[in-house]
Amino acid sequence: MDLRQLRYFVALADTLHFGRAAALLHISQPPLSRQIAALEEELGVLLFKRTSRQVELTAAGSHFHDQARRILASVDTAVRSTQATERGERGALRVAFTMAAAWSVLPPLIRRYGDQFPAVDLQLAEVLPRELNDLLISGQADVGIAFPWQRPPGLEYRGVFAEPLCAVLPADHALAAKADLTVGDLAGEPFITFPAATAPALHELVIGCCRAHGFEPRIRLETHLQQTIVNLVGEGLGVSLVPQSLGKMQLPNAVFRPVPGTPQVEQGLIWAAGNDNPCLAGFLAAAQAFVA
Amino acid sequence: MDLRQLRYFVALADTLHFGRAAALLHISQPPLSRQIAALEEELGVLLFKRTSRQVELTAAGSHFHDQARRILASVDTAVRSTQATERGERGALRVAFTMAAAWSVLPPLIRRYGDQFPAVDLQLAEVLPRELNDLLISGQADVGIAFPWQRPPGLEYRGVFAEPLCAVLPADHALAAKADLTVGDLAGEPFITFPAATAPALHELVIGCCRAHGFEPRIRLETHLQQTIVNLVGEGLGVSLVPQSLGKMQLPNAVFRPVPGTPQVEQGLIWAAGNDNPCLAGFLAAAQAFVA
DNA sequence: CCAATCAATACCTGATGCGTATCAATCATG
DNA sequence: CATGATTGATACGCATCAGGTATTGATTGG
Repeated sequence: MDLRQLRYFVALADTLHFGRAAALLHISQPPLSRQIAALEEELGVLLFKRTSRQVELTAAGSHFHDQARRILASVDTAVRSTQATERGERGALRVAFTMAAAWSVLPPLIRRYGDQFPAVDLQLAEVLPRELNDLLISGQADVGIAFPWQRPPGLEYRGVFAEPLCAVLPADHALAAKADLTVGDLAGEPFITFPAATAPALHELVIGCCRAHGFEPRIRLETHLQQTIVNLVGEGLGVSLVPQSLGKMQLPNAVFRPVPGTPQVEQGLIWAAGNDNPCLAGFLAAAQAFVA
Repeated sequence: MDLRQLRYFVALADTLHFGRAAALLHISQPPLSRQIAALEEELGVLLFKRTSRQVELTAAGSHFHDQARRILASVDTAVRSTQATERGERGALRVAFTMAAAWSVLPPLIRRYGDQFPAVDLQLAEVLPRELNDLLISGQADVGIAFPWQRPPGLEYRGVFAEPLCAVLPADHALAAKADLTVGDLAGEPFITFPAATAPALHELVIGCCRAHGFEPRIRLETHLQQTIVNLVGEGLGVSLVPQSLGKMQLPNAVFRPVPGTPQVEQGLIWAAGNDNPCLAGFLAAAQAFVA
């Protein structure tokens, strides 16, 4: 059997007239007669009751009419949805994000992408920064959102967001009340930071900022997540320089103070160069538009 | 697009190997390569990522794989169900029956047909005898079950059931207690019958039975339905000769008495000669088997 | 560096679908 | 009742296209 025969059959069943059906199909009448006869032959079923003056569907033909229309419609749907899949308009995109991204760039980015590609099944997963590489390389995630980091070969990175560092201080700290806070004011204060391996670029940024203002930060303790740093500052264990967006946390015992002259900290997208998920291209494009 | 291309595509997507897929399809490898390329060309979508050493599905190809399998399966289903429709194994059969049939031949006949053709949608409708002809000729019903009758051209009849007439008497009637009741005993009794036009053959049978036993029945009143006759007998308005199966009615004030020498009354199937509902043929066959 | 594997390409042949012309059957109309 | 019109089926020729064989090009593994 052939899809052409199904199309011919449906046209004839719709019009019940060989000549008019052939005209609709842009063919002449004889080939239509032959194809219908071949179809009936192959099925072993008489689909039309014909006299030389009129054509009508048999019971089996009527049933086949419904089936054929359904099949042709699903072929059409299959073609369209496959093309949509290739354009990245359908399918699934697995986004792995770090907690820092969840507080800053993730929400607007996801919102924009979701508006543009509403039919894509977005699977968001929060991951630890150290897990990200493996997830992307093994194909368990399509794209990650994180600080710049030491990237292995095969992974691509593109920055999509930057914000300044700001100081976070215990609410009852003397500097918390000071107007015109500077980086230099933090010299000698006990710092809470994170291991360089966790986010090398950010780590370099924080340390470098202190050095640029003439002091080496006295590191009292290290923890991995920025949020944990803020929390420990609130507990009075020290001070820190963190991305500005962490200020949304609103902890009662920690205050955020903008500091002039702090560098911008960047976050960006990370993805496997060989990943051919079409949704990834759409996501990268949406992110590009977001930057602009 | 072509169903062949879908079959080729599914074979290749299943095996991910041009040579093996071609072998499964009983063709050589080059035509398979060309058909797949043509399919991709027509869709405008790359379905496979090929190197000269390995083949794998793209995201769009994987989606199309599901769709194509579903389409091929529905084509197969459509063919089978259409063939089943032509064999009368599916579809709908509208059976119109008279009340007399409901008490006798209808239940076992329907049971047998339903066992044999479980997928047919049986639509049973009780009708008045005088409506039957129009329903069958107009195509609102496929087959009727009734007494033999004056049939117009275009309708066919075939007997499927016969039973003797028996006498029905008021419970307190003198004859109700008599052993060895004969037809002759009913001479002179007021008869309750029905118009000859309602069921000519049955009417002829009842009147003829009386005449054969030497008397002309004294008809006190006429009504259309056999059940109504029995009911009026129970009310003491007269006696009658009715098909034996009416005895199932179990009215408290009417008794049924078998009478030796009464003729057999027949019921049968009626259908339009031009009705090409395949289920009708199955029903006629089942009825034929029921008779034997 | 060579042999093996695998998909793509070139070229040919046979099958098949389409178009034109025609036939057979039925219906409408004078 | 006869004739023309309508409609589906058939005959035949031609173009297209699918499949087969032979070959190429690319990659991999020993």
